[in-house]
Amino acid sequence: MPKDRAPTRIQKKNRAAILEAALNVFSAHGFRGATVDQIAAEAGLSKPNLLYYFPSKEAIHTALLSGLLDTWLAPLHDLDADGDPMHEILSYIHRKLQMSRELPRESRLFANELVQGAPRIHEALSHDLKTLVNEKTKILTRWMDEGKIARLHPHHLIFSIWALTQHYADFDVQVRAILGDEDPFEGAEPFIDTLYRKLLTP
Amino acid sequence: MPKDRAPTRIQKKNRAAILEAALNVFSAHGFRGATVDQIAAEAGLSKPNLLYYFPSKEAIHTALLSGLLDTWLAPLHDLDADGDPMHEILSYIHRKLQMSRELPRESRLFANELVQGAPRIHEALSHDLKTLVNEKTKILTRWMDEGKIARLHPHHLIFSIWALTQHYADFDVQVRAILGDEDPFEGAEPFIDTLYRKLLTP
DNA sequence: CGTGAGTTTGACCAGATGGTCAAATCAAGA
DNA sequence: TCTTGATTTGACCATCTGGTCAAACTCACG
Repeated sequence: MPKDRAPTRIQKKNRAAILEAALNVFSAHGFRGATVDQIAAEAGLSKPNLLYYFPSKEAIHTALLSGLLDTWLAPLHDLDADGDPMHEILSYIHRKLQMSRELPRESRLFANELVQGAPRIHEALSHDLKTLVNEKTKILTRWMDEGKIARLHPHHLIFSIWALTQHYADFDVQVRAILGDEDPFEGAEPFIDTLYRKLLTP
Repeated sequence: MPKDRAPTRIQKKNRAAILEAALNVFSAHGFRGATVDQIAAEAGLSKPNLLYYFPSKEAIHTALLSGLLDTWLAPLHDLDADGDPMHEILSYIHRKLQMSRELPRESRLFANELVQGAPRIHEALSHDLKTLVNEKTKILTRWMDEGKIARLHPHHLIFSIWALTQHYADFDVQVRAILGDEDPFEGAEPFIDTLYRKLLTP
């Protein structure tokens, strides 16, 4: 294991390559389905060399998840209490859908973990995420009280946004099997936009 | 392997026990994450005994998936072209949400498979499912043409229903981590109902 | 009962997999 | 260039896992 001094050029490069490879493999096969050999091969390293940078398969997975959690929650984090309600929510939705399009591996990484009961991130869920969501539902509730948007169950409003946007990344195969050549996001964007405009208009 | 005569009492019991156990294990850990030993233990059989009834782990998985596919698609199948549009769609949604509540393991079984690229059911997706969906989107389109429901992209309308309802089964841990003691379906039912009433009203 | 088909199991195997280690190689600063 | 720490690797190990097999046991039926 490299010492914890300032990381060398090589350390930076290899750690990044490993995490990139791990994202590919874990998101495609889940934690159990991924093998260290596979990740090493994809990172262009031998297995022992990979294990020189991370102590175990689990450590890679953990590093990956915790490193991506911020990115993943950034859009919700940026929901601005002082902005225009409808605009803020539609922007949030837009960014989430954008992320499904541009970062589908990240979405599937979390989906894999969640669908199997989140054995490795239960912590983050019931603390960090819960705190963030509760903070934002307060804002939503205020907007509803002020009559700026329709009154709805704020938690379920957020769940619906997650469900609708991440569906396109997580269940990509199914969506494409049905749509054929048509670009899923081409139709999804206006559909979801229309849906929330209608839903949120008081 | 048992002969293919009429199944004996014991064969019926054990096959059923195996499929039930397999549903538990596969839905909780995915195909790769499940072990034959685990399934056998949960079914109350020894591993060789289990493999006397099914030739391989893969065979159990396949039998399970194909056996459940009909159940899973029944609600959409029952969408009646001659019924009242709004009522038909809301009924479909209601049944899908009910299934998320009552058959979450089945939902997660499919979710596990889909999120990893559906390596074992690509066939069924791009044929059976596609055919069924296209048949039903025709009905939806007709209803839109007749002005009975709002004009929307029919495929994305169906995707949205899948996403919103299955989210509660597939990402159950996350939903519960955030809601705490509150029953997710208590709030989900009226939320989703309201959402589609607003969305579909022309 | 007795018998043959149906059922169950302990012992076993081969390959996969996560991880270790000592030795070899490389890189950068004195 | 020399030295020392960083990096890389081949060989290896223990465990897990899907699957096999012959032998033992059990059940239903004549």
